[in-house]
Amino acid sequence: MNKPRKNQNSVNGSSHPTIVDIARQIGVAPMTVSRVINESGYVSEAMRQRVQAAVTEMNYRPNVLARSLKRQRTQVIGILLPDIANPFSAELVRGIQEVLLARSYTSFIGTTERSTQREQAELRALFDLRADGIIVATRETKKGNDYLLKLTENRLPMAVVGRTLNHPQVDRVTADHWQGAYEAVEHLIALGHRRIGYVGVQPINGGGLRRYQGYLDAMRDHQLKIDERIIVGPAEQAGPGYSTQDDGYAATNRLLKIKQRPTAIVARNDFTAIGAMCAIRDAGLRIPEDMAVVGFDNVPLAAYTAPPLTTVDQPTAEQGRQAATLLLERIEGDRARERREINLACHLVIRASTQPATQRT
Amino acid sequence: MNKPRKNQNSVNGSSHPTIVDIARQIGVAPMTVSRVINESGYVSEAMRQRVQAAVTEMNYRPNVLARSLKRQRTQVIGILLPDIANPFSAELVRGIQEVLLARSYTSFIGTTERSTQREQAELRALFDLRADGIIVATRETKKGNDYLLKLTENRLPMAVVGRTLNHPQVDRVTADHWQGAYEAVEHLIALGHRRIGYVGVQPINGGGLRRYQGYLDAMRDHQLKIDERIIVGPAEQAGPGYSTQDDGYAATNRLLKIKQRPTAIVARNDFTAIGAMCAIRDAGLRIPEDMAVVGFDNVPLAAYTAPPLTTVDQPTAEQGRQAATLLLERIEGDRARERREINLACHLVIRASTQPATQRT
DNA sequence: AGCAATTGTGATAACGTTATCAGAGTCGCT
DNA sequence: AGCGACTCTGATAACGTTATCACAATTGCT
Repeated sequence: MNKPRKNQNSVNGSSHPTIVDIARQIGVAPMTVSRVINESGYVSEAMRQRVQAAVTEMNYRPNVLARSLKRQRTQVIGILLPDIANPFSAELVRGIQEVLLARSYTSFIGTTERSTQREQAELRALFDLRADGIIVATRETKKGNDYLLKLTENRLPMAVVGRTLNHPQVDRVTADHWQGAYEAVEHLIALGHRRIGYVGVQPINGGGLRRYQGYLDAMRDHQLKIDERIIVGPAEQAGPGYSTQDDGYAATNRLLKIKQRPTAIVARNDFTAIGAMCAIRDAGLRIPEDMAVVGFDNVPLAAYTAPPLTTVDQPTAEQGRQAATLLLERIEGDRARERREINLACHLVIRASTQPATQRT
Repeated sequence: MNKPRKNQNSVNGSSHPTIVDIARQIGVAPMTVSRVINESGYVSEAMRQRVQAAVTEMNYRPNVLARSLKRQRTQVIGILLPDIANPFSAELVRGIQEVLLARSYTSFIGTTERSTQREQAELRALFDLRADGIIVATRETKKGNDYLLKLTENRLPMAVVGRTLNHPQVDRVTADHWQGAYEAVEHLIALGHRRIGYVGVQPINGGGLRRYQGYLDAMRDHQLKIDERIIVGPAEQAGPGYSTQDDGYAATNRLLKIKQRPTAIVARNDFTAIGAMCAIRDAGLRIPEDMAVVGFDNVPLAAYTAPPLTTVDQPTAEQGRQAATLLLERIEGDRARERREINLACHLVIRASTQPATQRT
């Protein structure tokens, strides 16, 4: 009480008082302050209160840099996303953070923006930060995979969402896009459609896209002809097929020029579907009478399109929760445990873009 | 060369070799390695190459925790957003990161999810991390403002985007929503509309919303009656007026029940507008013949709605760039400099939702 | 040749925290 | 009374890095 009245900008001049400042203030060892802050070890109740008071008065906040350095873990999980703009990313993050928050982890988000270079930079940043683990939801690329595997070899715990990464210690969470697309096609078939197109993929390199496989398999299983002329994707030079309204619009315009055009289309995702619907309307056709449309993802907007969009709902937040849970399990438990894979069911949401056809074959 | 063949998981057993490991490997002092890594001070070319080789071979990456701790700055800028789901956030982040990347800063994103509690938690996290500065783009709340001011008092450099914060050291970047809305209303008036509604705000508490003020002022300046019955917002109990398709849909449904309904509406933002359009169609009315609609923000989707949406474009990425530039200027220069404010112009994008009326007064 | 300036390298301490050990005091039990 | 167990507090060292000082070797200049 002889050095009175010091505000939070105390001893060390910086605006961040340290544990040492607190300790000096009340005349104890820094270690004692540390124990109070972390509620670890023995501290008498009287001391605890004295320290607490000083902590609040001086507005002390632990320096996570120093703490993480000493503890050799950061309590940080990196999240790598293709981009930030879409509802899928947002929902996924929500699910992940729900779990992390409860277990007092923090998350850092990095985005790829379609560039493998960006992806590596972001991963490197997370690695340099000594993130305790990462959740990866980017599109697969050769380079990207190589780099991820390298990080895994460096013992960085990892989980992937909605994609693959072939490594025995990388957990994996997905939704069953194959099944969702399969059901969507069966729904169209039940409505009487026979000639069903696919918008958002190039027939050549759609192999990795499970929702596209689901479309193909459903068509085959029902003895329907797969006509590559009504499977349209982004223009060749568009790079790594990244799907937006624009792609859907352009591709569908090409599709509509074909003589025997389909009576229904399945779109790679809802935004592609929205672009497609716009193209269909611009061509003077009605939805669903002249052409039915099915999307994929059930973004919030899908209920408000004109007409409201039939689409496949995938449990996005749940994928996030599961991925986070698996990852934390690995981080805090057996880091070498064999990978787990979780595949969640999708379900079809039927709206007005696929009403039963009135005058159809 | 007597302890041969060590892979990257070297001396200290962890998968992260340190500067000391490198130094030992080639028999020099850690300081020399540090100098090579940071390209600071004098190092002979021969030494530089020797160190570089070891760094690559052992896959060394500097520990940013230790580095930041020592340097007393993290090169991290925190970004606080209301949420991650919307295109505005995405564009803003893109603009910010463009600047940060070029100046070798990293950014961490925190989201509020409409909760002041979450907001404080995220801010605290950024503060604890010793972020060098933060950019805040959340909605204003009393509690939120108080906390932000407290952080500013603790000398955390700050810039706000699309909102206010009254402090002489907080820079501010906005787009002129007032002017954008004003132009939108004048556009409708020029098309012959006299009775123009507003969707997405409650007349009572719209005071803080500049785009709403622009609507009111434009109406007044053109001697048009402001009728509070055709100004509809989210239901009272909806909490902090957060606008989505759902709100727009519900509010517009209420609006459509009014006898003398407006011939045009201005929506608080594009998503509200999309909800509104859906409600209008559901009521069996045509857009724009029976009711014209103007949105705000020009989200990518606005070009693909049915009909394509007339809306006010705001330079979002540019706001991000400007905010980041101002903030870095403050961080690296005079931290006490008087605040700067930048107000960027908006412009109207005319599409089909407001075509010149055919049979109107 | 002589001396200052430049170049190259190393030793030391510190950033803020916490794991670990050590020691003193208290309590409970025989 | 004696002894082990528990409770409380402190001293020390370390996490991985870099700022600073120190010193030797080289260079340039008169």
